[in-house]
This record gives sequence, structure tokens and C-alpha cells, in this order.
Amino acid sequence: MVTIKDIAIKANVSTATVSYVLNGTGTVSEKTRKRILQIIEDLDYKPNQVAKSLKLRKTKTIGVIVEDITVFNAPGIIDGINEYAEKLGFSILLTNLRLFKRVGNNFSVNIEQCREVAKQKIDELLSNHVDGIIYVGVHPREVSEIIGEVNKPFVCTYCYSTDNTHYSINYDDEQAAYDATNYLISFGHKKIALISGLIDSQPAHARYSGFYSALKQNNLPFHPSFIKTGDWEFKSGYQLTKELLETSEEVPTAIVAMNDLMAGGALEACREIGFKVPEDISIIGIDNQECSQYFIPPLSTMGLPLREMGHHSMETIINILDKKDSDHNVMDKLKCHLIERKSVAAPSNVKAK
Amino acid sequence: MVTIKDIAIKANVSTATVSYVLNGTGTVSEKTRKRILQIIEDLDYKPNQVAKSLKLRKTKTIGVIVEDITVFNAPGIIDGINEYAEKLGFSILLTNLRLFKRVGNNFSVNIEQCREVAKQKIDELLSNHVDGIIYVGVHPREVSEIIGEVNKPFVCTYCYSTDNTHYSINYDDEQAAYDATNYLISFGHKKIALISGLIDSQPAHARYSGFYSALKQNNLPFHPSFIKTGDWEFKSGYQLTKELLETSEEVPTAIVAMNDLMAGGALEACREIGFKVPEDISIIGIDNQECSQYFIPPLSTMGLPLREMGHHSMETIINILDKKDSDHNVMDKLKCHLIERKSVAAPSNVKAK
DNA sequence: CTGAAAGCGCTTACAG
DNA sequence: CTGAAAGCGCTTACAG
Repeated sequence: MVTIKDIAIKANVSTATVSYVLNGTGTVSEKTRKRILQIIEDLDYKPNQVAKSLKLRKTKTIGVIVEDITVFNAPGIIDGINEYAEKLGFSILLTNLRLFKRVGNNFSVNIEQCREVAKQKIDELLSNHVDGIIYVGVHPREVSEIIGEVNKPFVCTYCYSTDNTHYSINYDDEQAAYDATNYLISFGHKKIALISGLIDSQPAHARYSGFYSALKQNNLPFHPSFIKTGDWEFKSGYQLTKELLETSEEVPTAIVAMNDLMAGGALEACREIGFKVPEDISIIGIDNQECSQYFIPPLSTMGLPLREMGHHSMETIINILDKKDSDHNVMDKLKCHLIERKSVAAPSNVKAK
Repeated sequence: MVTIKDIAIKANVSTATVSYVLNGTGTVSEKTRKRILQIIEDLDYKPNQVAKSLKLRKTKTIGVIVEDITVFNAPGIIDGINEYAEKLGFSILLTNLRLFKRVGNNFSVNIEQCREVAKQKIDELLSNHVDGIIYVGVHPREVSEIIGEVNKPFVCTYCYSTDNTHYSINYDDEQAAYDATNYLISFGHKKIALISGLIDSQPAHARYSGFYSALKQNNLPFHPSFIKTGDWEFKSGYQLTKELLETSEEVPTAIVAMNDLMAGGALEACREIGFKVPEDISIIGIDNQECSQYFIPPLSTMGLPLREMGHHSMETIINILDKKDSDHNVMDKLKCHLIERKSVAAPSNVKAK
């Protein structure tokens, strides 16, 4: 590898001068500047970031800890982080907790183990002197317990931390459900059912409120019998929709499912029973998982702002580093956007008019 | 940050001695060793990897360039890389070309632009003195042109390079198609159609050979009218299946689709026409994309060894670094595995017996 | 406008 | 068994 010293010797200057032209600092005469630049080009010199980092005490790299990269939210977020990092010349040190393989879906039970791997990964990142850390969860939940204290800019995304030294960037669950419900209402639906996820989670609560607000704001009646609680899986969407459509006296004209998987199950139940979507019943999901576009019919759903979350996380870190984070919230929520496909239409009574 | 010097002072020894106990090198008396270890613990000392890297001229980090992290193959491969890296205490510097957003699907047209971003990213990695580089493609194709010469251990995965200084790790397209076809044959199918992807690609060719070999080896007739060429998309699977089922005189009892998306289209066409899967016709895909499990019925398909590819890529890099790569192939192919779900059964004539 | 020198935090021959 | 010293490749006050 050619070093700054090689350049200096060849150009008959000191390494200081070479460093000056490399960084555009100092005052170097145009003549020697040109000469040095030429030699740099000739020798295909590439600055050694490691040496530079050591001297400058900053690495221009951000550590990214992802709880599980195989979960659907991770790639979009990482993509957003990369995009912003590239713009600013930052590098990404990626570390993957692989939580699903390690502890399964049950984080709370194995919190101790989670904390242990997280600590180890954070230490590794700290040893590498990253300038800041972004922690990407697999699920919106409190993670301060498993993170602990970190003496660097730290932002959580797709999860949140109540530790006020951490920043949290999330999407807006309530708004997502609110907009989804409102979208149905805008088509003239009045009898809208909800297939909820497990009610022990923060997203389920927030999505529930969004649904509820939309009904209330539109003076629509709230039917407790139209609220069904599933477990986020395809099957539960299927079963609950059957209940909704077969055993109730009154049948809804539209369903908001709290995620796409359950919406997929709902679609399947409708097909089996002989309800056409969207002619006989409308269905909307939340998440915009990849599979939702291949459902029959393609599912209308609320897209999560994954890339934006990554983008904003990176931006937040940079702002902290530049000490201009005053205008930023410690707890940010990004809007979800409606993705219109083919599973929503006006209810048949409206069309009949 | 506490440094080795702080430890040395507090322990009344030289930094050399501290370094010895940190690395288990040198000969340090048990007594001072214990004392130093204690102080390290007390002060929560963490070695500065960047200083260490500078001195040792190796960073224990591997650069990973992924052509596009939002493509379905990337997370699995990265997961495999991480897993192996963790075992060996290596870190991952991740860089994302974001090729889809940059140049769309048409790499060949924009080869110049691809080369440019790739070069820039490789230089960045080189500047950071990674010990080796893994390049993760979005599609199995030759990439040596866009990579150029790199003076470090370099392995391509999910793509290949004819440059003999690069290693390539891929999955076995031919075996995947062969096994898929054989699986159908094992159920008694004799009239098997193929929905091919665009024939200008290496995977399409290899999958075609696999299909063909399976037929031949089982002495099954080859019907040219049973071969349809699509474009890898859902829609083409749908249309081609309609052609196959509606316009042919002879109708196949099974279809192998060269990817899951086209298989999904095939499923939809069958449903429309009134062919039950798998009772009236069997369908198998390739890729095991996430959506395939949510198809109705869930699609039987060939799983790509993504994690294994990541794993093996990392292993290969390490072996090159340790100079024991003699037993490794420059061009490795990993086996795909059958994933049995619900879209394949015996043909009705066989069942009838 | 340019250079000598110190120092970032480590490791490692070498000497004792 | 232990330490003094050089050096990895940079940057930057400071002096001239």
C-alpha cells in the first residue's frame, strides 16, 4: 500500500504538505498542489482510514445493530440508512443479533439472554469506535432494558427506548389504522370490522385507537361484535373472518386487518365462503409486506415508512454528532402511506344507488 | 476512553506487559497478570480496535457489498455471513449499491454506471482496510466486468466472476430444477410442463437443463408444446398457464415454474379455469420466496441455500486469509433443498388406480 | 507557503 | 519475567 510518506518523498515535500492538499486544509501553493495531486493519481494512493480514524478520534462509521435481518422490516430500514450514509461519506458496521434463531419469538422470557448478546455486540461496536449506533428492532417495543447505557449517540428504530439518552424513530401505528379505516369510510362503508393482533402489544393498542378514532370521528357506530382478536398470523385472519361472516347476524361490509398476514387469511376465508373481494366485502391490511401484492386480489394496505425510518435515524445520529439536534424530537413518528391496490371498493348498497 | 497506558500506570507496569496479558502472548507472572486483569475489569477497559488494526495491519473486518439489500436473496446471505463472522470475531462493513434504484433492472445497459459505483464502494472498503470482500449479487450473472481488479481476498456470491483471482459461491440451478422435476415424477407425473424464465439468463439455461435431464433420465417424452417462456413475473406465469391449460390439446398434469412468482401466477390461472391444485394439477416453484408460503395452496418449491452461501463465502475468505484454501473450489455450487408444501400430489389417473 | 515533531493507542522484537 | 523504544499512517499546532 502506498502511504502519504511515499507521496511526500516522491514530491519532495513533507507529509504535512501532502496531508494539507489531501484535506484541503492549510495553504499550499498551486504549483506544489498540482504536483502532489498528480503523484497521488499516478500512484493510485488511497488514504488509510484506519490511521486517520486513530488520529482524528472519529471513524465516520456508524454501528447498526439489527435484531434480526431476516425479518421483513430490516432491509428497507438498512437501505435508508445506507442511502443517507453514502451521501455523507459514512460507513456502516453491521451487526446482527439473530434474535429469532437465538431466542425464538419470545423476547420477554429470554430478556437476560438478549441483553447478553446485545451487550457483547455493543461492546464490539464500541471497540471499533463507531461514532454512533442505530438499533433496529423487529417489533415496536421497549428495548432500553436490553440495551443499557451507551456513551455514544444512540437511536432506536422500529422499537423505542424510554432512556432519555436514546432517540427513537418509529412509524405511526395509530395514524396507519386511522387512515386505513378512513379510507374504507370514504368509500361509504359503515359496517367495518377489525381483526386485531395480540392485544398485549403496543402496536395493537395504537392501531386499535386509530381504528376507533376514525369510527368516532365519522359518527359511525362501534359494534363490539365486529372486533376480533387474532395473533398476527395468516390462520387467525382466516378463522376470525369466518366467524365474522358466518356466525354473526349482521355482516360487515369491510374489514381492517391489523397486518397483511391476517388480511391474507381474511381474503382466503372470503373466497371459501363465496364473498367476492372487493365486490361483496372490502379488506385492507397494514404493513405492506411483500406478499401482499401477490394476494388475490392484490391487497390494499398501509405502507410502513421503512426507508424513511432508516434515513431519519441516520440523520438524527449525524445531527447529534454535529450538535445541532435541538430541533429534533427524542421520540419521532413517521407517517405511513396508503397503498391502493384491488381489495377495496364501495359497498354494494352504495353502488346500487 | 481508558487506554492501555492508563492500565499500565495504575498497575505499575509497562504498556508492553499489559498488551501481553491482553493477548495472552509473552510470559507474565501470574501475580502481575491477575493484578492487571483486575484493573482492566475495574476500569471497564475496552481495547481500541482501530489502534490495533493500524499496528497489526489487519482489521478483522470483511467488507460486504450487496447489489441491492431490498432484493429477497440479500438478508439470508447476510445472515449467513454474520453467523460465521461472529464465530470468528470478525466484523462486517456493509455497503449497498442500491442498483435497482440506481439503474433499474437493466444492468447490462448501464454497465458503465454500475462499474462506477462499484469501484467507488470498493475503494471505500479498501480505504477502511477490510481484510477481504464479499460481493452479493441480485442475480446469478457474470460480474467481473463491474468489479475489476481487487488486491484482496474476493468472493462473489449469487453471481460469479470469471476472473480467476475471485472466488464464486452459488447455488445449483440445474440441480434445483432437476430435483423439482424428479419430485413431480416420483408422484407418477408423466406430462410435465415447464414455465421458463427469460432465456437470456444463465439460471434459465441451467434450470432448463435440469428439467430436461430429469425427463430424459426417466425416459419421459419431451413435449416442445409443454415448454413456455415467461419473464419471471407473476403475470407471465398466469398467462402461460392459461395457454397450457386452455389452448393445448393435451394438458399437462404438472407444471414446474422456474420461479415462485410465475408459479403463483400459474396457481391463479388454475383457480380461474377451475383446475384444483394439487388434485387436478400439481405445481412446483423454485426460490422459496417468502410469499410462496402464503399462496393458496402453499407452494411446494426448491429452497435456495442462502444462509449457507453467506456462511460458505465467509468461510472461503477466512481460508484464503489463513492460506489454507487449497481444498476449496474457485467456483462452488451449493445444493438447493426441496420444501414440501401443498401444491403437489399424484396425478388423478394414478390416484384412480 | 512549508516542514519538524508530537501524538492517536496499540504491538513486538530486543535487551536486560 | 519485564520494560524502553520504535513504528503502524495519519493530522495539526507551531515555528520559520
